[in-house]
Amino acid sequence: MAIRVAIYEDNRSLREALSTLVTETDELTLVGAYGDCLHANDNTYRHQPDVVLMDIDLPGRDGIQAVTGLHRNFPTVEVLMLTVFDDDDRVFRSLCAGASGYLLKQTTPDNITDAIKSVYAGGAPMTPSIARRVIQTFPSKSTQSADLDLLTGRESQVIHYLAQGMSYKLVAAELAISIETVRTHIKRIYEKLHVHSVTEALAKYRP
Amino acid sequence: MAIRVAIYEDNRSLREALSTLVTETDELTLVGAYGDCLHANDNTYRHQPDVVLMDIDLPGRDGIQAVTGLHRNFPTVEVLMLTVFDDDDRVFRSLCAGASGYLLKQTTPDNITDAIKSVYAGGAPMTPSIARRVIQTFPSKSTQSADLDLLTGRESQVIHYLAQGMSYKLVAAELAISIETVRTHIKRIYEKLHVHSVTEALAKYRP
DNA sequence: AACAGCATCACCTATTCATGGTATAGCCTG
DNA sequence: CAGGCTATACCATGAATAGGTGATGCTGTT
Repeated sequence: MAIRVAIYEDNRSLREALSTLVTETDELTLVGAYGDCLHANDNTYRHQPDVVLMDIDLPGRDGIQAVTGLHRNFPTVEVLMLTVFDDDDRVFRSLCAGASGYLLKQTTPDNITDAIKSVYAGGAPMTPSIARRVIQTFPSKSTQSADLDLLTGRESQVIHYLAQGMSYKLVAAELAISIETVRTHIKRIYEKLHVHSVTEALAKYRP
Repeated sequence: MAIRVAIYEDNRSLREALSTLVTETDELTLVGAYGDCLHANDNTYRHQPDVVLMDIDLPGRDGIQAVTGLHRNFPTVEVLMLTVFDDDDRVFRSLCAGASGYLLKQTTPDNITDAIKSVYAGGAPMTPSIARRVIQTFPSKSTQSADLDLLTGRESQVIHYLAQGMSYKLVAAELAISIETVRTHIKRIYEKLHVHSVTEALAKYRP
C-alpha cells in the first residue's frame, strides 16, 4: 500500500518538481498539490493523505497555522515542513504546532523520499543542524544543575518518580526496595535541597 | 586538525571497538577511553576533547549527571550520548542536561564517525525515531489546555501555589481563605484531573 | 423563580508523609 | 585499615493530606 502524499508549496516549479518526484517513486502516491493552504483541512478530509509536505512560507495563510489545524483535526496525518530558511523560531513553532519533521529545500530528491517514508514509519526526519536548534530550545537549566548533582543516582531516581505523581509505596515497588528506604532517600533529598515536602522539592527540582 | 574524542563506556569490548574506530579514522584522535565517568571533569580538563561519547547507563555515577557537569564546566565540549535503550525519559533528560546528540549503539561504524564530525560541525545527530521522541516532548498545547480550562479561576490559583511547594496552610494564608476551603478546591481539582495527590495533579498540570 | 456553577466553611476518619533516631553492608579513598 | 559516602532497612511519633458529607451565599442563565 503506497503512502499517500499531499504537497503545499507556492513556488510553482518546486511544487511540480516535488509532484514529479512523488509520482515517480513507487512507494508513494500523490493525492494533491496546492499553491496555498487555504483549504488544507478540506483537502485532507477529501483525499486522506498519510503525509503532508508543507511549505513554511506560504502566502496568505501561514503554513504553521495550517499545521495547527491539521494536527488538531487529523492527528494521524504526518506533516513535514519545507523551508529555505534556517529560522529557529519557525522551527520551534512548527514542531510545537505538530509537525513531525523538518527539511531544508536543498535536500536531495532521494533524501526527500527517504524522509517521507521515515516519517510515515514513525520517525522524525530532520537535518542535524535543525536538530541542534531544536535541542537548543530545550530548557538547559544550568541553574538547577547545581542542586541536581548534589543528589546521588538513587536519590535522583526517587525524586524523578515522585515527580510523576507516584506515592512512596509506588516508588518503592518501582525500584524494588523497601518503602523505608524510599523514606531515607527522601530525607536526604530534603536535607540537600533544604525543603520539607515533595512538592517543595519538585519546585526546586524543576522550576 | 583532528577532532579530539573521549569515550565513556563501561562495556569493555564496546569501549575497545569504539576506541579502535576513532583511532583508525583519519580526522579523529582518541584522547581517552574510560569505563566510568567518575573523573569526567578532571579527564576533560587534562585532555581537552572536542567531542565526548558518553554511555547513558554507566554504573556508579550516571552518564546523565556527568553530562550536566561537563556542560556546565566545559560548555564548548560536545557530548554524544550512546545507549541501547529506547528510553523517552533518558532522551529528554540527556538533552536537557546539555547533550548535543543521541545515538543507539547498533548504529554502524560509519554513522558513528559521521555523527562525531557532524556534532563537531555544529549539528545534532540523532536517529529519526529519537528525533520523534524529542519532538513529542514539545508542548503540544492542544492536549494540555483541555485539562487546564477544566479548572475554575480559584482552583487554578490553588494548584499554582501548591506547585510552588506551599502547604495547604500557606495557600490558605496567601489567598486569605480557610484551609478547609483550600481543601475543597483541591478535592474538586482531583476529581477533574482524576488524581489523588498534589504531585500527581502537578504531573498532569504541567507535564 | 428555579437551576446550575462557583466559592466558601466545617467535621470526621483513614491514610500518607515528615522527622528523628538507629543500624548494616558495600565501595572507594587516603 | 579507618573514615566517608551510598544504599539499604526498621521503628515511633506527630503533622499533613485525602475522602466523604453537608451547608451557606453569590452569581449568572433559563
